[in-house]
Amino acid sequence: MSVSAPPITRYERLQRLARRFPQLDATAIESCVALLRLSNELAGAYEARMSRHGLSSGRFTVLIRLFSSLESEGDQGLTPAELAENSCVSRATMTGLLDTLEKDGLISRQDHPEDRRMYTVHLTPKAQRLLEDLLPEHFSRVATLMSDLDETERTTLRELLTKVSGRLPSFLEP
Amino acid sequence: MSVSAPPITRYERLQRLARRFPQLDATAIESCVALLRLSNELAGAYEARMSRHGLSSGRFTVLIRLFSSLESEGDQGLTPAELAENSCVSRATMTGLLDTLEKDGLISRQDHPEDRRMYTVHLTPKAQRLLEDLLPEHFSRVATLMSDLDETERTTLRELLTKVSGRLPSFLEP
DNA sequence: AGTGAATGATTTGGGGGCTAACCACCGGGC
DNA sequence: GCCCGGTGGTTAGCCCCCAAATCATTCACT
Repeated sequence: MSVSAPPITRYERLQRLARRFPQLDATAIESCVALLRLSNELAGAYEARMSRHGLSSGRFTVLIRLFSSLESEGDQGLTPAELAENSCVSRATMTGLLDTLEKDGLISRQDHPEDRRMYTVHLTPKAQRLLEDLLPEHFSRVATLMSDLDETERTTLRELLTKVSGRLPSFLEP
Repeated sequence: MSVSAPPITRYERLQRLARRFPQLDATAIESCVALLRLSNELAGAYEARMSRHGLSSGRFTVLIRLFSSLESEGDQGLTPAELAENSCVSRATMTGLLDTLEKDGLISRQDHPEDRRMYTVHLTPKAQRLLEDLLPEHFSRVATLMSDLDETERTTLRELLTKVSGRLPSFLEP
């Protein structure tokens, strides 16, 4: 009478694949998968938190960039292109983010004084109040998220991520 | 005559924000941002590579999971729920992925022998040929991506990611 | 058996992101 | 002065993903 086979772990499957594909580097794949998984979850968590305040991760990124610029450099505003660059999204996406932020009364667009192709983006008082409410708890949560890593480990993490990042171009090569 | 002010770095803006928000943990935020950035870029790079073969990152994940299962465990197939779990997407999303994979002739759906609510998903010969073509180069690329990290560093990276992952629930708490 | 809770897949509706194509404007070279 | 490549923002169309609601089936309990 047959007994059900023991379950095979992900790593065992990888090992078997490696026999057929000599290019397969098991620890490289494991690390890459771990990275993609965590970031997927982390991005989802951000999205979930922000949705409680009527924001999305992308919209929040824009607001906080404007807020920190306002605090440090005064109300000069930023251009959509600068915001897109800073938020790691395309300019087209930034247009959409700014549209909904403006519709919600959180930012305003003002003519750029020197270049009529552009405009500058500014936080409204409503957005400033929202952020003052939001940020203390948000900063606490991020601090908690990283609280199991001491300063050395945080530095190590950033260094390792930078090393991977440096190889991205070759990953994308023709 | 006024001279343009020197540009302020991201880290300087963070430091100034920290004065107003004592909860702000600058190195925690820096590490979190680094993680989100790299993963965003990495996910985009995956998507870009896969699109050259008419796949997306999500569809590829499904195919390779089926492929490694086929190699290790024979052609038993997997259920949509198993695939969703394994690919870290919702079951609704999996339905859509499988629809397009089936339309492209890469997978087939077969009645589940024991439970008529489910079915099993199987790779077609066409998909197997595609993967045999694709995987050597793909595995090489992933190996290159991680080639600046030695084995110790890879282990460290996974450990650090695991630590962060363990704190995700508290990040999401009410 | 019979009923209700649980499980699995799908449909629907919506948001976010991207690329490619577009128009408006700037600025340098002739 | 005028043209023309470069730059900035927007639009249109597409894909991916999700949550919530829906439908079918199974399972446990009486």
